Amino acid sequence: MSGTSPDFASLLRGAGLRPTRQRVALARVLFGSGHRHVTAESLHAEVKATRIPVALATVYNALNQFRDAGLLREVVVAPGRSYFDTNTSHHHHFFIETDGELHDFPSDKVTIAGLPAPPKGTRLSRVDVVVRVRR
Amino acid sequence: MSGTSPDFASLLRGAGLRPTRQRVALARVLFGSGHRHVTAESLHAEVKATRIPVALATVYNALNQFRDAGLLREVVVAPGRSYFDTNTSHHHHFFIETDGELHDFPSDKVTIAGLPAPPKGTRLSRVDVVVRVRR
DNA sequence: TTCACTTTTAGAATTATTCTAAATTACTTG
DNA sequence: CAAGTAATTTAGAATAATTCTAAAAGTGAA
Repeated sequence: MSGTSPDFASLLRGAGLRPTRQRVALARVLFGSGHRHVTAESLHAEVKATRIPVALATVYNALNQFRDAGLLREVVVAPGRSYFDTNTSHHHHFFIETDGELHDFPSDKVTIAGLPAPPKGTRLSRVDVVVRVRR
Repeated sequence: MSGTSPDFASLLRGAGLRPTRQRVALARVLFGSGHRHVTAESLHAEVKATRIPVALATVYNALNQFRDAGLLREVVVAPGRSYFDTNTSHHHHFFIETDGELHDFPSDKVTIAGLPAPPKGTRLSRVDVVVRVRR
C-alpha cells in the first residue's frame, strides 16, 4: 500500500500551522480515523500512549490553534470542561449528563423554525442545539 | 402599602430550604424583580452591596441548592463560567460571544422538528438551543 | 551551516469552584 | 423564652481546568 496515509503535514500547513512533531501526532490522533470528541486531558493521554512526548500545555495550545483554524469545533456542555469535536460541519449534539458523554447527530432531519432575529449590531455565529438526556 | 413585598422566606421554605439571612438576601436580589442572569461572582458583588455579609462560598452553595430545587436553571455557554437563569420556564438563549452577554428568548415561536429519539436507556432531560451571535 | 523565528516545555500562575473544620444561626421542645 | 441539636455560614485551604512564562529545542529559509 502506498500513499494511502493521510498527509497531516499538509493539513496543518494548509491551516497556516507548522507541522511540528507534536502537532502532527495530535492531528494523527484527531483526524486519523472517524470523528472524535476529546478533552485536553483525554487527547494528551492518547498521544502520550503513542510514545511521542507532548506536554499538556502543548495540547491546550494545539487545540486552541486547531479550533481557531477551523479544524475543530469547541463544544461547551458542562461547566468546567471543554470538548473539542473533529466534526466541523453543521450538526448537533446529544449530551448524556449522567456520564459526560457527547454524541453527534446530523442536522439534516432537524428543522428549527421561528428563531428571532439577532439583536441589532450582531451577526449570527451559529446555532447550537444540545439534547440533554440522562440514564 | 401592605403585603406587597414578595415573601422570600416562604419561597425558600417551599423549596425545602431554611430561610437564612443570606439565602433570603440572595433570593431577594435574584427574584425580587424581573428575570436575571447571574454568575456566582456577579451575584456575590450585588448582595454584598446591600450590606448583608455573605461569603462567596455561600453564594456557590446557594446557587447550587436553588438550582437543585428548581428555582434556577444553570446555563453553560462559555468554558469556565456558569450562568444561572431565574427564568426556569421553557425558553432558549442568545449568547453574545463577544461580550459574554446572555439573553432569553421565548420558545413559543420556536419549533424544532426531526430530533432523533434519545439513545436507548436514556430519557430526555431537556433541549437547549443557544443562538450565538457576535458584534 | 547558520540564523531568525516558532514552538515546546516544565513548572508557576490564574481562575472558577469545592471542600474543611470551626463558629454561628435557625428551628424545635420543654 | 432558654436550651439543645442540627443546619448553615465562613475563611481559608484545596482542587481542577486552563493559561502564562522564560528558557530550551526545533523548524525552515538562505
